[in-house]
Amino acid sequence: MRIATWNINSAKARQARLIEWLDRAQPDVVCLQETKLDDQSFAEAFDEDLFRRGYRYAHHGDGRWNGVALLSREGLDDVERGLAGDPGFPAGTHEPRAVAATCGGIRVWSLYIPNGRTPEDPHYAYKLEWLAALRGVLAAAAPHQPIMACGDFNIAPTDADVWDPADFVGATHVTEPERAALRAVTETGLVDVLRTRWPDDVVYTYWDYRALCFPKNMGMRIDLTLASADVAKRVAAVWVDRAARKGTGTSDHAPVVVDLDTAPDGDVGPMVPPPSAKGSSGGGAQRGRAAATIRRTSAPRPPATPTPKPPASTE
DNA sequence: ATGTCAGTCAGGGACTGA
Repeated sequence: MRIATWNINSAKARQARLIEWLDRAQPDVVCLQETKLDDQSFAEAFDEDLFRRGYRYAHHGDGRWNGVALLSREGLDDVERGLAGDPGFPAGTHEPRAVAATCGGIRVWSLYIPNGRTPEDPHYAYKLEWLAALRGVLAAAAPHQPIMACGDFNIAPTDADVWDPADFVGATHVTEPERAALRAVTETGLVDVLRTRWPDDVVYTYWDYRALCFPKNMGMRIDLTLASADVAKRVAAVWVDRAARKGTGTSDHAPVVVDLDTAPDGDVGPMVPPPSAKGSSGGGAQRGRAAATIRRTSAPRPPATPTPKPPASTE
């Protein structure tokens, strides 16, 4: 199963690109953020294109800002809109920043964490409270089912996730309270599967529109794919689809894509190496391939036939 | 250079948010 997350910065402005991307990338489940549409407008724009491609969807939006969606061709059950315990901004209101559903046996969340604006802004406190509420929701869900919590977290987990840490001193997205709030979320038992898979690679998911940030690769990794341990074990590949950020008329974010092997019947041990890693002792050659994969201009395709078992390692 | 976008309301350009 292929699951992706993408902040598309307006589903309406990105309509043609989104459909083209679905046809190219062939995701089974998609978490979208910043659709900037109400539910009715999303339906009018996307019903036909999505249903024809076999996707069902759940959209949660109220118009001008925010808006999240889940698309799935692997089932879409027990849809839940909004975040329990959402602190509200202002208090008492509820922005559409979360939608969840069960897809292919996994409880999937599409999340758009508040931006925070600046550490002094009331929006920053709202961001931290929102993350605390998210932690509560995921902690309550975690013991019961496989989980993937994906979306635009508006937090770079470490300094390795920003192009120049010095440039971000005093700015939101990198402060210790935000990172601590994110750790509290992952400590419910979730794994940042991209960083686990590529611990030493430079990987970004967002580049500001301004100042040639994308061509210069001045980016941040703020779009995360968090998986419970049982799902993390099934991860066969993870990459950022940088091709979707190229050219004009793009979002300022690129999709993050995760391929999962078929759900195992029992204990599967460590992550399965990619099929072409045979003969490798695991580390160097695989990592070299990995860097190339992340930087390539088109997404790697899934094998047309079921993944062959790699030969038994001699080491 | 806060250097670019997208949405809205407006009314052909301002603002807000990111």
